[in-house]
Amino acid sequence: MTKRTHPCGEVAEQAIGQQVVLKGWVQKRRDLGGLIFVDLRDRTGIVQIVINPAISEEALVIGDKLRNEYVVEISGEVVARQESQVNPNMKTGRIEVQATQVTVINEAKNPPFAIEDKTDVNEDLRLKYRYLDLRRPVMYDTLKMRSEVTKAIRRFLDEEAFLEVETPILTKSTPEGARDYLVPSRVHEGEFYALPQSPQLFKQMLMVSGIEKYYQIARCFRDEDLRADRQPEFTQIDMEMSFMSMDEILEQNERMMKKVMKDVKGIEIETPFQRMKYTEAMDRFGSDKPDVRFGLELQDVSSLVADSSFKVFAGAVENGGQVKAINVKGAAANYSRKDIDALGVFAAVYGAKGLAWLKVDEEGLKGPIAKFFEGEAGEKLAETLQAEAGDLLLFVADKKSVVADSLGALRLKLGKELQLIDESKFAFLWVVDWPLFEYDAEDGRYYAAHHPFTMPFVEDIELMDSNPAEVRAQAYDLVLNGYELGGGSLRIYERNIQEKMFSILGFSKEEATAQFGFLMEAFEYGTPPHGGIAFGLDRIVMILAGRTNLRDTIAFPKTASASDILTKAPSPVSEEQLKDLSLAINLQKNAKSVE
RNA sequence: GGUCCCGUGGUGUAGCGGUUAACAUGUCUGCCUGUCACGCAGAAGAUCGCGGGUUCGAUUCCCGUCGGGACCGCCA
Repeated sequence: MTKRTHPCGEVAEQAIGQQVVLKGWVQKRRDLGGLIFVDLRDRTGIVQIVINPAISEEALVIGDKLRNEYVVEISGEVVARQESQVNPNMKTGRIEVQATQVTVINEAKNPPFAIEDKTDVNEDLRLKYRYLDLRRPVMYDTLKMRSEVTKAIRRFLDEEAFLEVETPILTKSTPEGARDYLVPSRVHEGEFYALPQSPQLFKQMLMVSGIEKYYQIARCFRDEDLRADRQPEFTQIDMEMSFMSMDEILEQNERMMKKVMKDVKGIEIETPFQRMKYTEAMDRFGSDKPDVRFGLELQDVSSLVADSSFKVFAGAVENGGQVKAINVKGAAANYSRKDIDALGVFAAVYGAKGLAWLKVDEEGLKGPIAKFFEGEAGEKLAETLQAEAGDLLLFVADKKSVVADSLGALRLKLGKELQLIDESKFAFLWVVDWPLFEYDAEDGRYYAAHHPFTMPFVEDIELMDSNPAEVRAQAYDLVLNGYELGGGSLRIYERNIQEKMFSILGFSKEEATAQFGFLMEAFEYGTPPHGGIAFGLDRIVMILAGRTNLRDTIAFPKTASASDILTKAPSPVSEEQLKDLSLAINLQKNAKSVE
C-alpha cells in the first residue's frame, strides 16, 4: 500500500497538477459506460474521482467492479474542472482526481441503509448497525463536537490548576438517590459493588486530601428508566474545589462555559449569567429548569378568584391550592374548542383535573366559564393578566405542584407550537436558593432535594430541627434553554452538621455510621470548606449540536429499555459464571435462557 | 409500574375483511465518455414482527407477546 497524501475533503485547488494518493470509501459510483465517476469519502469529506480509459484502461476495469462502501485506494492527478463542470455544492467541487490507478482494499456488502446525512431510517436499525450509522458525516460531526467540548474544558481546567483524578468504578452501594447498578463480588460471596451514580464521596475525600482543585470526566451509572435526555450510563464533567465561595465557583464555571461556547461554537456569550431563585423559577415558569427564551409566564390569580362563584377555582384556593394562568397572546383564533380540549388532555398527564379557559374579544371574556367572571371580577382578571382582544387565557386550579407541573409543561408546548422560541439563542441561567429537603408524604419522611452532603444556608441551620422544609441549601443548577446542564453545591465539612443531616433523613446513628462513617471520620481530620459541581457532558453536546435526543451524542448508546441492540447486552450468563459468583437466578418474568 | 404511538420487499412509505399487496428509493443485468439525485431499458426481491382469537376468509378487526420510540411515575 502506498502512503495517503491527502484527506479527501482537503484536496484543494492548490493541489492542481499534483500526483495524489487517496484512500476512503466509495460514496457513489456513476457509470457512464466508457467513463466512471466515483465520489470518494473519508472523514474529512468527499472528492470526485474520474476514471477515464484514455488515462488508464486498467482503472476502468476495476472501476466497473466498485460498489458503495468499498474501501479503495486511488492514485491520480488533481485536475481543475471546466467551468461548466464545477459543482458549487461540494467543498472540492472545483477539482477532481483523474485516476491512474484504482485498488480495491476491501469489498463491502451493500449496506442496510444509505450512508448519508439525510436519512429517515428507523433508529433501531441505525443502532443495530451503529458502525455504519457513525459513518454518516452528521454523526461524525457530533462526536467531533463532543471531543472538542471535552478538550476545551480540559484546557480551561488545566490553566486553572485543576488536577484530573480518577475514582473507582467498582464502589460501594449507598442508600438514597437513584437505583444502583450492582456488580457481584466473586471473592466476597454474596456481596456487591455498585457502579458510581457520581464520584461524590470520593471527590469530597480528595478535598480532605488537600487536592484543592479536582476534576474528572467521569462515567456515571443510574439504574432508572430512560428518557430522550437520560441514559443509564452518562458522562459528567465533575469538579470539586476547596476554599472557594459559591460566588467564586459560579464565576469560574461561567468562564468555563464561555470558553466552551467560544472554542466549540465560536459564540461569545454574556457573563455573568442570570441568577434566579428556585421559588421564582417555580412561580414564574412552573419549572426548576426554566427555558427563559420566551414569555408565556405563569401568573397567580388565586387571590382574585378565591371568592369566585366558580367552585373549581374557589375550592382549589380554599384547600390550600392555587389558581394560575398563562395568557397566550393573540392565540384565541388559532385554538378551537377541540384544540383546547387536546391541551386539557396534555395537562391531565401532569395531574391537572381540568384546563379552564377564556377567550378575550372586544366585548370582554368569552367561553364556558365567562359567566362566573362578569363585571368587575372579569375586568380585574383581565387587567391582571394584561388580557387584550384576541388573547387566550388558560387556567389550572389545583395543589401547587400540579399547577406548576401542568402549566409549566403547557407553557413549553405552546412556546414550541407557536414558535415563540428563538432557537439560535443560548440562554444560560443559574437557579439558586434551593430547598435543602423535600417532604415525601407517601413515605412520611424528608429526602435531600440535592443530596445529603449539601450545605444549608448558615442562617437556616437552626431551622433544621424545627422546620426542615424551610431550610435553604447552598446549591445551584446551571440551566440552558430549559435543560439542566448540571448542578452542585457547597458541601457540609463538619461531622456534627453531617450527622444532623442524616438524622433528619431518618438515619439512625448506627445506619449513618455503617453507610457513611468513613466520610464523617474523614471530616474529623482537618477538612477544608469545599464545594463543586457536575455537568452532563452528553446534554451539553446535545444542545450545542442542536439534537433532541441524547443517543445522537453517544457513540454506542442504549435504547429506551436500556439494552444495546448492537452487542445484544444485557444477556444471560452461564451457570458456571453464576456459580463463581454464588448467584442463583430467580426469574419473575420474561424468562430468557442461555443456549 | 402506567399511558400513548409505531412494526408491510434491503430502506422509507401506501393500502384494504376477499388485491396479481402499490409507490419511491436501493440492488442486480444490459446500454451509455462529463456525471454529481446521471440517464434509458429490463429483472429479482414480501412468512405484511411473532402467537392466539373472531370470521367462509385476517396484512387489515380483537387479545396477548416481542422489538422500537415519546411521556408520567422514577432519576439524592
